[in-house]
Amino acid sequence: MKFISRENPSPSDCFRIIDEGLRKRAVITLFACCQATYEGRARSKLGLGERMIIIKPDGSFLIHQDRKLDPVNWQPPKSRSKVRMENGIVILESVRRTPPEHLEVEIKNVHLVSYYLGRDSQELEVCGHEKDMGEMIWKHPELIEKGFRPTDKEYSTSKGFIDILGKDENGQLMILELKSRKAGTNAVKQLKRYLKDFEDNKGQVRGIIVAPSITEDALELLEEDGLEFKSLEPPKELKEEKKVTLDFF
Amino acid sequence: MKFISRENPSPSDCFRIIDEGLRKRAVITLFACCQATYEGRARSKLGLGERMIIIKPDGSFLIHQDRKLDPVNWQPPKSRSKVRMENGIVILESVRRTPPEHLEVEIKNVHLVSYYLGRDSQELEVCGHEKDMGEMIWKHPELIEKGFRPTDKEYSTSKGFIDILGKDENGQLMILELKSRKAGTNAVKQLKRYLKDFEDNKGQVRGIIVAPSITEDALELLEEDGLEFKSLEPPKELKEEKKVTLDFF
DNA sequence: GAGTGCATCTCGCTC
DNA sequence: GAGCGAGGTGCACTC
Repeated sequence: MKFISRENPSPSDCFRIIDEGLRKRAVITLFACCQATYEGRARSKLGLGERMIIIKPDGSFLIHQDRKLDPVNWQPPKSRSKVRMENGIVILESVRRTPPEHLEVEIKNVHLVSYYLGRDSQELEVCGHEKDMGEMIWKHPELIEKGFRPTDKEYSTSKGFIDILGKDENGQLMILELKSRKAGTNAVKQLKRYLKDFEDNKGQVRGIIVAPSITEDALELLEEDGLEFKSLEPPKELKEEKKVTLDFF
Repeated sequence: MKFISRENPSPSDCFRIIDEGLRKRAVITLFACCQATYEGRARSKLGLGERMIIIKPDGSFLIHQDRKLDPVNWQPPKSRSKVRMENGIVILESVRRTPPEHLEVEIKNVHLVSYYLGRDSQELEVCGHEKDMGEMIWKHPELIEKGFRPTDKEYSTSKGFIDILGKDENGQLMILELKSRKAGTNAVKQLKRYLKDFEDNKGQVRGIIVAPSITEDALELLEEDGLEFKSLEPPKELKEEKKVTLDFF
């Protein structure tokens, strides 16, 4: 049996199913009217409302409202979930040790309780990160400009790590700050801080923001100091082009 | 009827229920074996596996695996969700306009499909943020030190906003950088940047990190420049102490 | 276990 | 709608 579901269960049935789901390390979900209190890194209270509760076998605990991507309350993986009955009411509890965090959910009414034993070993294959950009530039320096020769990745300075360090065709030092999406003023400020570390070579170092685009404010800030912007999209090619077609079925 | 659920539905039943749920603006959930492709800000592929799919009435779309807090694939609120049948297979699609993003989910097998019409108007009450800290210090400046008088909140400089500006009992300028949790080197770097704007008063300005704690690295960086750290917990008192007790039921 | 930095960050706010 | 910064950020990675 891959899953169990029960409509409008009694509190004791609900308790039993959740308890069973926890023991079997299933993904448990409830549609329920509930309220929640959280205490830990912050403190919060959530009044009564209709929500969806999810408990995963890794200890993740999520309460989702009917809007937003983020759960309204949650506990991270490795939290310990418990269920108990108190005065005929089902209470869910999730505890984390470090940092100490505690979430308690009182369930007024359950519409649907279910658990699901589906396991999923697949990992997401994703591309288009800053890291992918760095690798692409390292392999194809000419994407920055003809004659560019990168010398260091993650070059350490007192102000942090420079994404890519290199030299142009005239041997002039180049500092590249990569962003996988539109660069803002922060990226420029970061670049300027790195340049501070090379002040002795004043005027001899080129600072370049490499990103798909840049905000107007950031461009202004950049040109103020004679720095440069190079438009470059992060690579969006998955390493293994897994066939995802209808043939599969 | 607050919800519908169907175990092991046929593809066409599944399609019908999802379609109905979308029209009724319900929260739709599926336990299903599926695969997904995403393209937009990045690109990703997720092979076949057992997962939980959630579509909210605000357009949020989530695919959850049996682990982690974050969905493995998702679309943000205001995305447009569609369902269709193709060669007897149910396909879910979610599209966002700006930025252009597209998520497509092919559903191989559905164990449970359901939708839920529960509405939830409750907002989360939460405290313990940096903002709460700022308000607390503004009201009780003596928490920083005897004689401290704050003069500005969110004071604008060329490097950003200073959380709190004020003077000590000797009339010396004080720049406070607040963090609601352990301060790291970034907080110190930020503080140092603000201080740059006051360099003409060199030695006459005190820079202080205010946080519950600080990393060792950050403390070192701080003391290097004769700056200070003040340990202060963010306030954790909810504005209205809403009664959340079992009496409610 | 703590510290650091990226993210399809999300989300709320301001302009 | 774009830009900016905080977050119970989460998460992977390093040390």
